[in-house]
Amino acid sequence: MKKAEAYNRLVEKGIRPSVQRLAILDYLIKHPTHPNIEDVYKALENKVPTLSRTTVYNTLRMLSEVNAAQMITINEHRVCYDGNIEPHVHFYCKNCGKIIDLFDEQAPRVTETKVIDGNIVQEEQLYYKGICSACAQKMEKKTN
Amino acid sequence: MKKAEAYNRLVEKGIRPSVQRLAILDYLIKHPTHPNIEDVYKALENKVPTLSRTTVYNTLRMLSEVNAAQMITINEHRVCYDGNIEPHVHFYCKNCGKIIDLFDEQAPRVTETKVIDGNIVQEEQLYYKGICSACAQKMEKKTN
DNA sequence: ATGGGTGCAAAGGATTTGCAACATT
DNA sequence: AATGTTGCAAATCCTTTGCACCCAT
Repeated sequence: MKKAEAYNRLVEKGIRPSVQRLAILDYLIKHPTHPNIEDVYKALENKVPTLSRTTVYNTLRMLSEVNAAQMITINEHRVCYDGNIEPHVHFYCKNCGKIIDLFDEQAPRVTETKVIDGNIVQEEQLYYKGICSACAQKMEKKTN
Repeated sequence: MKKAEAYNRLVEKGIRPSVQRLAILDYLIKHPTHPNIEDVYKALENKVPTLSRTTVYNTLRMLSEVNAAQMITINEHRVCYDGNIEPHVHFYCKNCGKIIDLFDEQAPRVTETKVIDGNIVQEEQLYYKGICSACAQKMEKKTN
C-alpha cells in the first residue's frame, strides 16, 4: 500500500501532499478504470472519513491542471479522470459508457512544445467511440 | 439564405425537415464556430419565435446521433456542436474556451468499420489543448 | 384523426461558491 | 500567528422529463 508514486508526483508538481490529495491521486494511479468524481468519492469516503466531495472536485481539477492526471471529457456530462499520464488512446462505449484503454494504438506523441498557427499545443487526446466488445456480444445474443 | 444543404442532409438521414430542425442545422452549417446549445438558441430565438431550448437540445442530440453533426465534448461541462462532419482536428484553448479547427493537421481517417480487441470503432476524434494565439499574445503583453 | 414534433414548467443532477473550521509550518 | 486546506450547505447551472398542445399528413 505504498503511495510513493503519488507522493512523488505531487511533490514534483509543487503540490503539498495532504492526506486527501495523496489518497485521491494514489487511488487514481492504482485504479486505471477512469473513475469519475463520484467513483473516487465513494471509494475513499471510508478510508478518509472526513473526505468531502468538494475536495475531490478541487483536487482532481488541480491534478489535471498541473498534468498530474488526465481529465477525460468524452462522456457528455460526466467528466472522469485517468492517473496514467502516458499518452494512450481511449475507447468510449456509446452503449454502456465504459472507457477502455487502447495501448496498442498509436497515440499522438508528446512532442516538445508544438505551435500550430500560433496556437500553443500542450496536450493531445485521441479517442474512439463505438460499441465495446462486451456490449457487442450482448447485442448479438438478443438479435439471434 | 438557401438552406439546401441542411435540407438535403436531413432528408438523407431520414429526418423530417421541420422548420426548427432546418433552422438549427442550417445555423450549424453556416456558423462553423462550434456553438453550444445556448449559442444556437440565442441566435435563432428571434428568427424562429416559438423555438424552445428543449427543441434545440433534442434536435442537436438527434443530429449527432445520426451523424448529421458532430458533438464535441472537450469543454468539461458544455457540449458544443459542429456542422462540419468531415474529420478534422480541434484545438481547445484552456484560457478562453474557444475551439478552433485545424484543417491542416492530419485527422484520423474515417475507415470502414474498424475493430480493436473486439471493440467496434464508429467514430474517431483528435483534439489538442493549449493556449490559442490570441490568448498567448495577450499574456505576453501583460508579462512585458 | 393520428402520429410525430414542439414547448412549457418542473424536476433532476452535477459542479461551484462562500465561508467557517482546521491543520501545518 | 499565518497560510494554505478542507468540508459543509447553499446556490447555480445545464440538461432531461412529463405532459399537453399543435401541426402535417
